[in-house]
Amino acid sequence: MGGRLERDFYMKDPVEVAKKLLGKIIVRKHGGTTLSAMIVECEAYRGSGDKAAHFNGNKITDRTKVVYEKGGLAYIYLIYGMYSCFNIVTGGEGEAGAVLIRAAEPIEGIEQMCINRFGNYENRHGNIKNITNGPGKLCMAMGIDRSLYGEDLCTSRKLYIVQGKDIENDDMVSSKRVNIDYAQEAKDFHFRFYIKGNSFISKK
DNA sequence: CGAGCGATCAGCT
DNA sequence: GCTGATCGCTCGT
Repeated sequence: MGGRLERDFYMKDPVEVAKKLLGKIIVRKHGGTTLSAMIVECEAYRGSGDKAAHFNGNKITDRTKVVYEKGGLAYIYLIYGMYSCFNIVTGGEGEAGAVLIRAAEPIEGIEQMCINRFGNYENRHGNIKNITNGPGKLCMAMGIDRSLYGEDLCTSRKLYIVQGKDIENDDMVSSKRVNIDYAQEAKDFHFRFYIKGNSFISKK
C-alpha cells in the first residue's frame, strides 16, 4: 500500500496537491478498527483570487484559521447543520489553501463504514458505491468530524494518508467545482479533479 | 445578539 | 428536479 505521505507532499499549491491526491489512500483508525478508502475526487480552494473559498481574501476566522498553518493538517467544518466536510491544508505557514476530499472508493472496513452510514451492516441502498461517494457521506462512513479539526496527517495515529498510486493526466478529468454558484467568476475555475471512469465519484 | 445562510443528502415527484 | 432537515459560523447592528 505504500508509506504515509510526508510534509513535503502538502507544501504546494492546492491545485497541484489536489491532482496528486487522486489515487492516495485515507486511513482512519476508528472504534478499534481500520477504515481505508482511495481518494477518487477532490477540489482545490485558494486563499486569494478564489471567491468560492471560505477563506477568500485571506480572511481569518475561528473556523478557517487552520488553513494558515503548515500543509498536512485537517480542515474540517460542518455544512448545512448536519454534515462534516474533510479538507487537507496545503502550502506553507501563512499561506491559505486547502483541498476538499469529495469522494473515495472503500477498501478496508466496509462493514464498519456501513454501520457508520446506515446503522447496520445491511446496505439498504443496495450498493457499495453509495457509501463514500460524496463529501458528507465519506465523513459519516469514516467517522470524520470536527473533533479531528487541526489533526496533523503527517503524525496522527487516527487519520492519515498513504501513498496508494499515482494517477496520470490521461486518467484524470478536471471540471467546475460543485455547488459554488455564488462564487462569481471563480465558479468556472476547473479546480475539481476526479479519476476518469471511476464509479465512486459524486456526480458526472 | 440574532438573522441569514451554506463546498450536502435523502426522499419524494 | 425540488425541498426540508438542522445548526454553527459570519457579519451587521
